[in-house]
Amino acid sequence: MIRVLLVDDQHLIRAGLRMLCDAQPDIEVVGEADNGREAIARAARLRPDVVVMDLRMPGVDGITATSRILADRPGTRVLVLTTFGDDDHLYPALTAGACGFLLKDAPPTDLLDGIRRAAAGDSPFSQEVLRRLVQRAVHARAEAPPPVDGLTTREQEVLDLVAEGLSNAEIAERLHIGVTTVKTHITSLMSKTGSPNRVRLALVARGV
Amino acid sequence: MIRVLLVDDQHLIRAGLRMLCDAQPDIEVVGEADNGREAIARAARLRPDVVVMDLRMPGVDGITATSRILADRPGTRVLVLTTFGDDDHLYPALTAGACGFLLKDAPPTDLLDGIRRAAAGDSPFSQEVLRRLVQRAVHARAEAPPPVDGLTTREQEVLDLVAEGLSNAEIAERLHIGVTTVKTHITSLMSKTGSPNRVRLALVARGV
DNA sequence: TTTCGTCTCCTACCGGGGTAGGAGGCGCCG
DNA sequence: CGGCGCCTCCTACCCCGGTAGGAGACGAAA
Repeated sequence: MIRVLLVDDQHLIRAGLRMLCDAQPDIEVVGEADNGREAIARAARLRPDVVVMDLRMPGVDGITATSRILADRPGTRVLVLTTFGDDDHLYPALTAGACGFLLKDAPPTDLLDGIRRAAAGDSPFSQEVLRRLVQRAVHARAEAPPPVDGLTTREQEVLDLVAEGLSNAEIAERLHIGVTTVKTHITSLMSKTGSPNRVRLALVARGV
Repeated sequence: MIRVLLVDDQHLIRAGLRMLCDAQPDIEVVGEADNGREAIARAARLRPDVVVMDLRMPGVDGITATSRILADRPGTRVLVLTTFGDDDHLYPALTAGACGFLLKDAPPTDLLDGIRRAAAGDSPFSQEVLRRLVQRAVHARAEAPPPVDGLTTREQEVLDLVAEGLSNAEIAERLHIGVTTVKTHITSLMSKTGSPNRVRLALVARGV
């Protein structure tokens, strides 16, 4: 039996959730809370397996409630259920330790499935949210080292150091060549990359 | 009925998968392939709903097979099933367009569930993989815009433009102020941020 | 009111960045 | 062999970037 605590400031939503859960043989709603402070207190007392947590609430919000609950009992599965899936809600919730993130416009079966998966140690996400999450992760990965081809090896070396913010003199010393040589390389780098100045050159080297 | 194409170079694994799927009333294995080239050909001919794709394969690998298949029929759901869940497998697969990523050590029910969710438009991930994905996304978020405090609003504006790679003259024009004023701000910016030159200043503005 | 911080701009100077053009040495390839 | 591309370095020049120091105007706070 999965023991669930429902946290939402709208009692209509709580009622709907409770009805939904009560109809399931394997899910039991052990308590409700309509704000963050109450949620923290009830979670401590009732020790639920899963907390279904709204974010926007009067007083203590869902994010801080989540961190408090997890600080108290780290094993608790906090599943965020909210109307707003934007980044400003999603990432703080995840940083706070929420294991999943569902949107309220999801079908009831998804929610029940989410509770079961959360209880089983999985991380349920709404498709839309998950897509953004993947996108950002891939994007973060993607713009790691974009090597800018068409350059000679020496030019690439100089470019890397420019991207580090080194001066021509520093680059020359680092590569054991003359400052004028560095200038030569940089002039050709700017022409090849179409950069009007050194900062832009550094930026294209970093794939910006 | 979900029509599935199994792609894996080990026929033992294919056999196991086929047996597993054939026991399901809603899943039908319509074909198999033991390398990327075959996978592309069979996907084009059989038009499966879901492709269960291994990555490490002789000849054409799973990544390129995935992009080819999706280039041909974008609606296809490619679900990666592999032993290796490291970043070098995960991110190329996602960039190639895989909708999900499961590890072979997952229980059979997870795989079947994954195929069903993939077919339904969802994105199934193994818990372990998903955890890393979330971590990276959150991390990417965390070090996104570090606004460098202690600066006046005007300085911040100038800094932003420096970070874009603009020259002093361009910045002056953009902010409708004199070039000397821009210089003044930049001198104070360098002193405040401890940057020895303009490029480093741009880099700290970008949180590097 | 005085004081402080910020924004604005100035002059003057200097050094580094960037351009133009040329040149020598090296290794590779036809 | 001759040619080509790359790396190296040079001179000479200009201008932008950056420093130093000062100054006037304004608004908020003491």
